[in-house]
Amino acid sequence: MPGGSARTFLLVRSLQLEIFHCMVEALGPFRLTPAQYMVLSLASNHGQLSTAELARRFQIAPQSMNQTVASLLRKGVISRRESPAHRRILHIELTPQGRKLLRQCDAVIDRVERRAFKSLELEELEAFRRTIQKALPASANSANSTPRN
Amino acid sequence: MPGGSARTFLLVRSLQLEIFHCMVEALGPFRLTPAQYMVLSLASNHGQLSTAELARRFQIAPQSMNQTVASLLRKGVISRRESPAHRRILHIELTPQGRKLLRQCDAVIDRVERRAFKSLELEELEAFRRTIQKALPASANSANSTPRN
DNA sequence: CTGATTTCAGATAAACTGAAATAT
DNA sequence: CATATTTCAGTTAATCTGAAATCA
Repeated sequence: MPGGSARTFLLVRSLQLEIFHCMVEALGPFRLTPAQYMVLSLASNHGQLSTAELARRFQIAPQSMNQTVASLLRKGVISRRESPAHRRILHIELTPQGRKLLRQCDAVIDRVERRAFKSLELEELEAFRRTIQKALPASANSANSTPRN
Repeated sequence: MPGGSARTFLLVRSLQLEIFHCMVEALGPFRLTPAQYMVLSLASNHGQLSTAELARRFQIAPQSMNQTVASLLRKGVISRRESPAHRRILHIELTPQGRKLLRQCDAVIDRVERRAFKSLELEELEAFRRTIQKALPASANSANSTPRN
């Protein structure tokens, strides 16, 4: 097997692992894991999301997402309020403290991303992003789409 | 924020998660996890690898790799022999049973990979692979390189 | 009754750290 | 002594499943 023959899934995994290592390091001072940061970020971009809705967008079980949400509640960076439509649904919103934390984390994650892709031309990065979006089934794309309600 | 603005690390993570879900499903009947399959595959492609060497290639702690290796030993798909050069180093090799299992798993993983990237043109897939290899630092690439000894 | 949301409890795989024994 | 490999023990974050309570 010559040089460029590594399986594509191994390449994708290596890249994702590399980025996550950098995220862990960058988020460490803020006591956030990458998963917690991603949930905080999504909850900030779309108001009115419940734990169950977040779980669907990240394609994990609602019980799994519940743990991440619970950790963010314990940190005091999010709060929940009953939906006016259904008392059983608890909408998540960032506390002022959460918004401040997210602003700081966004800044360090911006740097991580720029560093991870610094060897790519702008057009090459855009093509890379288009390719992934083309390969992803619609369901796996939902963390990026607009809310339904 | 318009449509195509999802952060790149989120796209990479979604794709990797999607592929891993498919791998878990495809490998389930063989009682292998994706991590176990990847180690088995690398150990097969390069003879004479130790646990510590595998850990370096996958960029994880030797203790972590030790757990995966132990699980493969328990399954009877790999065996270890003292290095002639150093009694402390245990080289890993596949048992006949391990080689048979790997052949079957390679076949199903081939199908997973083809399905995951079926929406891409051949040239687009090649460009995608080149881009990742360009973005990866040399250290994160080692699971794919040739052995040093 | 059904279905969706949340919660509680327990299990697992995969990573980590720290510490120790072994070998060169 | 220093370094590398392996091993043991404990921990953590992140997933899972199963079961139960709540509500429209």
